[in-house]
Amino acid sequence: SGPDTGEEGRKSPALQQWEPRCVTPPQALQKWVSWLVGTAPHRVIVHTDLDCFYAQVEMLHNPELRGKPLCVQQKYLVVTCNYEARELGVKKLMSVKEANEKCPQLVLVNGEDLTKYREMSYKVTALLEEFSPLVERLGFDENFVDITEMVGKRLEQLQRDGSSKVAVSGHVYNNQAIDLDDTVHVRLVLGSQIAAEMREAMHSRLALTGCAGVASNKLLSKLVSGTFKPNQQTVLLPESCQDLIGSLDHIKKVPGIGYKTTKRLELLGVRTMCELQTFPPPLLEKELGVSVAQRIQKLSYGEDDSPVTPSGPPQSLSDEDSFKKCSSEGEVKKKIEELLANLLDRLDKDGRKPHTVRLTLRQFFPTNKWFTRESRQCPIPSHIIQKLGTGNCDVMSPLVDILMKLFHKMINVEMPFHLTLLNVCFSNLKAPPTHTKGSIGFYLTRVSPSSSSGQPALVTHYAGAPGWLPS
DNA sequence: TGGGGTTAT
DNA sequence: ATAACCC
Repeated sequence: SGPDTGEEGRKSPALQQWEPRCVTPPQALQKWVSWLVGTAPHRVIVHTDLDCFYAQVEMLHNPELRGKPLCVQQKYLVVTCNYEARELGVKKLMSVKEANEKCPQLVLVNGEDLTKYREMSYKVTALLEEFSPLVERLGFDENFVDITEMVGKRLEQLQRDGSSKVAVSGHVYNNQAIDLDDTVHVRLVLGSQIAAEMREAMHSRLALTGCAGVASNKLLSKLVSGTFKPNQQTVLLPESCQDLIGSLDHIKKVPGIGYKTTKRLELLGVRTMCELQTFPPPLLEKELGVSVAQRIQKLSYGEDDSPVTPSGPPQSLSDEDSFKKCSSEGEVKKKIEELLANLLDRLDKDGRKPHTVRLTLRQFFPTNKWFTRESRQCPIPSHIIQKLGTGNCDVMSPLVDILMKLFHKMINVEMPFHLTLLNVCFSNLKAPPTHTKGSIGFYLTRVSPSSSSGQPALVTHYAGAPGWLPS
């Protein structure tokens, strides 16, 4: 930790010996030493998490709902509810039946169509991308932002101003005292200010509230963001890392340790963080494989060197529906047509072209309590790809034909079958060609927007058009 | 238990 | 193509 602190007297004796003769300015020296020692520069990561996201979007859409206990429902499940509903005992992923028994005055809205949530979700990500391009989405309501660079700039400015006054924004985990002589502390405090600016921007520009966590890696930032809810933020200083990790009462609470791994670890007698930390690595590797074993054991110490990977536009677009029963080819075709129509609409708005289609289904087996899915996929013929998005030609029926072929690869319709879910997914999305000779795009090339007029020439901006299309 | 997503094998 | 993970 020597190079990060910028303090003298904490480096190895070997470094101290040649250091006095070194004429390199301190700033560059720090970087050099940090490179020599092989330590990565201290990262500052923000995790943001919107408060009961679907419920918030619904209340925005219909302000009458504000102040009332509200649940967002998908099929027979409450997938999200606002805090008014939670006070009445409603929990996430509770059955609608149970929720209604708890409080009959509950307002239910159907949230099976994700369009509104998806659109708002990308607005949030886009807003965060204004702070740093390094934004990674996690689901529709969470983002990681690597603000190391921004913090670095503010730190330099702080040092130029000679100002030693910095105030933390929001909570400090464990109420730990801040040491402003410790540059790691100062970086995280600056991170807390940026996190507050992010939340303020979300509130003023999108009318959304949420939590944020600031720490030195993704795992820690995510764990700490939930300590004060709703609509609050928390920063974790390194000295409290073990307390945060120790506060988890079960390994399943660690993001990255899922259902399967938890079950296998339980069979090994591992349930707590401490047990995972001290479990013999060779045995862990034998049970879970080297990759998973090493990763989760590092996680148990709060170590996570995974980068914030910019999500960019989605890798796939899918639409699905679940139901009690679907048992005839005719029904299947009907469902597929519905899913496809929605997807083609989304594809048009996206602007990119999929080169792969996939059909996924779930079969009902009385024995099969564990819902397993099967899928078949295939390339989309290029003549169909070209017709996509032009709007005029009928692209539905050839795609339905393809999907029905995929269906027949999984289901023998001569035999009885019982489906409970269908999913259609477009993937392998590629930007449409813009520079093919003979196309309008070849002649309508955007002029570089660098002219001092600030007026980009020939930019056609469609309202709602995504930013990931080439011009 | 929904309706989405991602990456690794 | 599936299995694991995330929300």
